[in-house]
Amino acid sequence: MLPSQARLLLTLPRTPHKMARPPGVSGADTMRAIRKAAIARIFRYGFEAMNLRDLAADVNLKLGSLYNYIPQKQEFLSVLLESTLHELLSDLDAQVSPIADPREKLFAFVRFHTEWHTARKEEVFIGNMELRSLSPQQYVRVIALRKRYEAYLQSILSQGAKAGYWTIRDAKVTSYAVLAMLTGVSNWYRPDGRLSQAKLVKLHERLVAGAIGVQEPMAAPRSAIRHK
Amino acid sequence: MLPSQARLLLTLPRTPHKMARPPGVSGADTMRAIRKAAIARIFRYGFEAMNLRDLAADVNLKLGSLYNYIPQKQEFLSVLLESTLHELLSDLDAQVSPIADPREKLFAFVRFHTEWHTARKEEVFIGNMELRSLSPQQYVRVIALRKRYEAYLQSILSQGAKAGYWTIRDAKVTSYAVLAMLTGVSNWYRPDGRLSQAKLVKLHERLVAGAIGVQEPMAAPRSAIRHK
Amino acid sequence: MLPSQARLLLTLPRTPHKMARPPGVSGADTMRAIRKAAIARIFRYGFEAMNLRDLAADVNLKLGSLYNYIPQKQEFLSVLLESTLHELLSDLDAQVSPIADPREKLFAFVRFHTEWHTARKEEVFIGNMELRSLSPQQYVRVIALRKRYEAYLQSILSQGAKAGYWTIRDAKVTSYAVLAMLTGVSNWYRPDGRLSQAKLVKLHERLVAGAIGVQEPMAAPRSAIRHK
Amino acid sequence: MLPSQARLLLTLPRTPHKMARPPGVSGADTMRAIRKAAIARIFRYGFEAMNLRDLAADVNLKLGSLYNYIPQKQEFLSVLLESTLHELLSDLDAQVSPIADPREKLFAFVRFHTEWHTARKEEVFIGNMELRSLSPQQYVRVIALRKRYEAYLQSILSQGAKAGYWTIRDAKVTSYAVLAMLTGVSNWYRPDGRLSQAKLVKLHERLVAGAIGVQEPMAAPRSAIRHK
DNA sequence: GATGAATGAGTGTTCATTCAT
DNA sequence: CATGAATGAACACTCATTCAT
Repeated sequence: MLPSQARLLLTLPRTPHKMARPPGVSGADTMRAIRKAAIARIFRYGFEAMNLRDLAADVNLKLGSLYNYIPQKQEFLSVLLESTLHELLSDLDAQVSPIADPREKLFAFVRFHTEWHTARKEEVFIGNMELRSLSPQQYVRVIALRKRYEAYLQSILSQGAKAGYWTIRDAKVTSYAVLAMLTGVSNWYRPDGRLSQAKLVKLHERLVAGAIGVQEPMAAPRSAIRHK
Repeated sequence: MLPSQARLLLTLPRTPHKMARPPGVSGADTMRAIRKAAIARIFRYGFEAMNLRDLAADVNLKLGSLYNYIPQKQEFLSVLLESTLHELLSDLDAQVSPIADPREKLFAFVRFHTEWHTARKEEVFIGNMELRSLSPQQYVRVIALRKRYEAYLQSILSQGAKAGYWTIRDAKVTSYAVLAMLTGVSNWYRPDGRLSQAKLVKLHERLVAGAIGVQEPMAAPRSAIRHK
Repeated sequence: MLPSQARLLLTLPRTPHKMARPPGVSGADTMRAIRKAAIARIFRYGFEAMNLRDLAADVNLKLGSLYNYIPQKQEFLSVLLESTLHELLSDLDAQVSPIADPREKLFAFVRFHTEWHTARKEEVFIGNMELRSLSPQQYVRVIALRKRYEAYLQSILSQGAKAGYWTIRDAKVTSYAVLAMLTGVSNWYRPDGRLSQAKLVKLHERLVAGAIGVQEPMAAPRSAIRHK
Repeated sequence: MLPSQARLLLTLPRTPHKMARPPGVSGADTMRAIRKAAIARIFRYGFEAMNLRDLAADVNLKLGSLYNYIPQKQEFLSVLLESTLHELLSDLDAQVSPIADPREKLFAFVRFHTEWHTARKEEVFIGNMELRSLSPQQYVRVIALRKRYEAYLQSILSQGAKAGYWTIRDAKVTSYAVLAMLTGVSNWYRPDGRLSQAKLVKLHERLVAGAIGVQEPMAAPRSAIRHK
């Protein structure tokens, strides 16, 4: 790649540099823009391949100015992943926890997961891919959050099994399999694709139900949720 | 000729350096070692984070010597992925194609995939993670090979559906879901873990069978295959 | 999200390093210094032999800082040559174009060329030597500029011939011969040498006049010009 | 540039390497081929840009084998230049020395120089360009030879001047100018070009004669010589 | 002689990070 | 807050050279 900043001033502009402040944007807006741009870049090229000069350019800043918003590239990634996970967990809690019936709860989980993983496709993709770019301490923090999420499904599965709604040979393997299956949609889902979110949810409910042998189908009208 | 130029040459001739020579090694062995070391490194740190000096050190070479085996880091990745996929496809053909019965074939595929993705865990993991490190041309080549693999499963699924062994709502989504589920094992499988390959295969056969609603179970004695 | 991966991150986050900051310098000054240092180095050692680390040191920079001024070593050369040629052409236009009489014009050209090629000896030397270090596209751009310069002399020669001031057998060969002869001085001229610029000009005027057989000598008071 | 040796043996050929000796070529032939190929490469890309792997490939050798013929790249250049200059000087001696009359001698020199510099265009071009790639010791050796050649012309010029055939203001400058003019043809001459060697010689005789004001023309039938 | 394999020393280029202005 | 200018550390890649086979 060519150096993105490449300037050649053999003809020497002698501009005295007074700096401009943004016209009507607040710092918080800029921060949001940076976050968004970063997610897009990391999603497409990976964290290591995202260089800060380009990221700054995305939000009409020069490289140096980025550091008014982020402390370290490395730390920035961690914050990104952790905040995403916190949001995921709190959304999960809000939408699935109220439900008591194991079968209802399982399907609510499927719906929730599928919707989140299509609506926030880029962030979850990053969350899966960029773990190895974390420092050891960051890694353990992030993994802990992920475990909480996985544990949530595992608890649903065990409760339903205990209640006799389905049978499970191996809770761990089953939960991993279900999660892998559901998460897979973020690899190929396109918002403008052939299938609606609702359709996707339906299809995956059926697949999950089949996989673990849910006793009888249930129908409950649920509205697709737009996340963010 | 032109009049001689009086200015004196300030550049000294490069001092020749001491060189070493190969004791008694074969290039092919070294190549194999490089490949193996590269897979391990890419698996652990990612392709971008694998630096060639370390890779060379892994096989007791100095950096420059690597280039007797690798044309470009970038090209090396592509060759790695493509050769893995070619091997995967030819193994698939050898082991699954002979089987005619759709149900048998489906289960053979599950077994094949699971075994390959545990035995060659690192390579398949790389194959899924490092797509974005490919150049556009390399990407299309690799994706084409992957599609052939996916198409194989899709064809099994449709044939079985046509033959009435199971029902499928959406062939594409179903195949993706099944592949994602099965591929997921490469994310957490440990050779020294709690579960044997055979056990894993059994569990996933059941999950897949359930997911697509295979009419009746079948039992066929199959031996787990050690790949490479 | 996918099940968490147990493997531990071995990559440590890059330790941030101590950095320095500019005291009170202007970028334009630095650019000029780089240009000057580069010309000196290329003149003495050749473009390929000029390494950027040393160039940076010449202007009290570290290697990386050079890239705030130069996009690519290769591109830098091209810009250097082209800007020199543009300057040459515009100076030529300013100093020779106003003159109408072919003989006067020819001598003005000789004077101009000789003075420029002694005053800017290094740059023109580079301009002749480093053509082969240019990329094909750069090469055609530079050659086009050189052709304009050559064409200028050719037009003087033909006009004078048409007006009967001298006779020319072959316009192309004659112009090349004259240019080669005049340009030759940049190969051996030393500012502190035995001969003054003025003397040199006189000598070459006579040689050129003789070579093409100018009908009668002319005397016009001309002041030697210091270029840059 | 891509590494020219780039091999990728992921599929591992296990060829035991018996080496081939050339079918019917002698070592001397190979040496000549190397010299020729080197001249062509240096002429086109410059000495520094000529890499030995490519040079070896030009003569169907592998890199290592080159060292059976050349001791050092650096030394090779020096030998190339010196042997060319020795040949030039001995040819000069053979063809021009026998002539006594200053005017005849001058024209013989012009003819000789022009023919040599068109027939051996590449070598003389290299001889002018690559001086700076020589080590200091090599440089002084080569310059000494060049000086002998320059001195030869200077002596012709002074003798003719003393004998009253022409007048010279400054022997040094005049000789440089004449040499530069004549040598210039090697910059643009193409063997398949518009002008024959003979025509070129004629044109340059006239230019030189004019430049130094030779009293009267002379005509002597001379055959163009094919060098090498 | 020819070849394969290895090496040391560059060499251009990228990039996160810092800080005076 | 924004910018320009600087830096250190790394990194992929090249190349002349050596030497056992």
